[in-house]
Amino acid sequence: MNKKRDPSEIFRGRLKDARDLRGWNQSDLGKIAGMPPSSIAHFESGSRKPSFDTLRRLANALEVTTDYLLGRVDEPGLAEAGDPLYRDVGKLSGRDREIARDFLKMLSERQPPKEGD
Amino acid sequence: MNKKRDPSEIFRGRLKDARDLRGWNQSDLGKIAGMPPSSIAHFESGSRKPSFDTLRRLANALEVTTDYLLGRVDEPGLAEAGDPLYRDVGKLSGRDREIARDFLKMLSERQPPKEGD
DNA sequence: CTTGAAATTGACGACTTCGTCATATACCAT
DNA sequence: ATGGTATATGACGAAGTCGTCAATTTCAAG
Repeated sequence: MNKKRDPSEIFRGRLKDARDLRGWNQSDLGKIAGMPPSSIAHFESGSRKPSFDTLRRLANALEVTTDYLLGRVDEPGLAEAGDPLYRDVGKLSGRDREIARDFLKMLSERQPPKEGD
Repeated sequence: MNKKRDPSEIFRGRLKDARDLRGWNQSDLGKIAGMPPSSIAHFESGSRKPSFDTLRRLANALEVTTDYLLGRVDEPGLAEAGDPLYRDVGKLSGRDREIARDFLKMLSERQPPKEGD
């Protein structure tokens, strides 16, 4: 059934998933998170676990919660980052919120665009 | 007013706050989190920062998010994480993110609909 | 002042992560 | 085969955390 029980295993998987989702390679993430690409490789291969500061930088770069990376919650969702995406979500109220929710749901459930697009 | 920008400083403060809020001493928290009380002391005094596993155990014991302990959010609990709106935003890939960004910007800057709708 | 609990601080060896660097593998093009 | 890119892996010293333990300080109660 569900294979990943170990938090370390969860972490490496979710780190790679979040990175792939953004279309970044290990160098891209490394640049944004401020660490060498070899560090990313070590994390995703499971040979290392991030320290206090490194975990924070990874979560910031990927705009996910540390709780998600650590496997404490199953949803990557992050609120109140510097991203205007989250900032604008906070401004919505009432009916616009429903419109936004349906739109985002449609987007997230849609078939991911292929290379050719 | 509130001027703790260093994540290390935020962490030690929030760790102690969360512990005091529950009426626990360092030994109490240590037992529940599975570590010696001296470790708690080192954390709250700022002489050490928790590792990957230790951070998880602290958050579990105190029932707060790691994002709160790390100072990435200001709410101790899982506040906005449950909102499907934020949830779906986290699933978006690079290109869809831009689409969503523009859409939300348009929504938030639009003339707000009247109450009666 | 004295007692005792709570917290701080420092040192020790063991273990881990850190960045840097080199090498190796995998895969997809040409 | 040849190249190019992405990823994996291992070694190195420096730096940090780990649990254990001891010594010290703080502070409220008696």
